[in-house]
Amino acid sequence: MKNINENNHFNPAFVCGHKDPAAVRELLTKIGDRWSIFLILSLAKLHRNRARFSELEKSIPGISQRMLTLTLRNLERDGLITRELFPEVPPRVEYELTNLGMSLLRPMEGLIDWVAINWEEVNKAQSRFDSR
Amino acid sequence: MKNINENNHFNPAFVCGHKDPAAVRELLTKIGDRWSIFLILSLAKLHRNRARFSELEKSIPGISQRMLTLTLRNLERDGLITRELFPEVPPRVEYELTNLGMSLLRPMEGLIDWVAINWEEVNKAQSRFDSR
DNA sequence: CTGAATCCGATCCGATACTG
DNA sequence: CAGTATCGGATCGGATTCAG
Repeated sequence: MKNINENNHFNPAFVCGHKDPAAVRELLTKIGDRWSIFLILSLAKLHRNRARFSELEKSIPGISQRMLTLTLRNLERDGLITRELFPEVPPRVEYELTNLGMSLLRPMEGLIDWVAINWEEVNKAQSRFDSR
Repeated sequence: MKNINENNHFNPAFVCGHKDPAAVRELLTKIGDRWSIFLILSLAKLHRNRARFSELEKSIPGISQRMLTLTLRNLERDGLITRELFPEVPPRVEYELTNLGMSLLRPMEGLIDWVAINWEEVNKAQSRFDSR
């Protein structure tokens, strides 16, 4: 049932064969929020898919402490990252991508490629639309 | 430069090699909103990737007239769909996926597959997290 | 039939202050 | 260092009404 490599991804009937677009939208709403994508990609590119709170804060310009905390909490709740507290002084907390979180990198890669290829056309479409 | 089929999607260095996560997040914000995904998938599964306003309204339970209009407008602005007005009485308007919009089906398929495989694990992670 | 305009509650998120 | 608590502006989206 793995339809990969069958070259029928452009066949609407193939896409519509899937149920539960609501779950897809829910996922997109999750990782489509203001900061989740940056957190996941930042964790992916840091050492061992692992980083502490302050590292993430520095690697994501513009994120507020509040949103960093909240976004990390949500990703942890979804099982995409883990949180490990080291009871030292000052405290140290390390976040790490789970296997589930890492498995999301592959489909995200598909979107990243699409953006790399098509983003300019999207922008041109916007310009055409706006100049009317 | 097409890194498909190289099996390195799980290598963080591969993912981080891409620039502009902001554009990716912007895309996710677009199609991650409340209704865009339903519209794209609905158009994809209807005849010839084409449907009129009222058809879409019926095929997407719960959407308000306002949000249907606004979402269609945004997708049109991004060049993902076209709008064609037939000046009859009563007026008829048909929307259709563009080639650009259809090209988005392929990466979306990746996310749909991911959800199909992993959504249950996400839900279980949420349950574990919430029961604490 | 396909919108546009307005109102309004809900949610998001940045700023700020405070804590173990 | 890594949070929590609170406030307020901005945005989202549903309901309703009106229009070509």
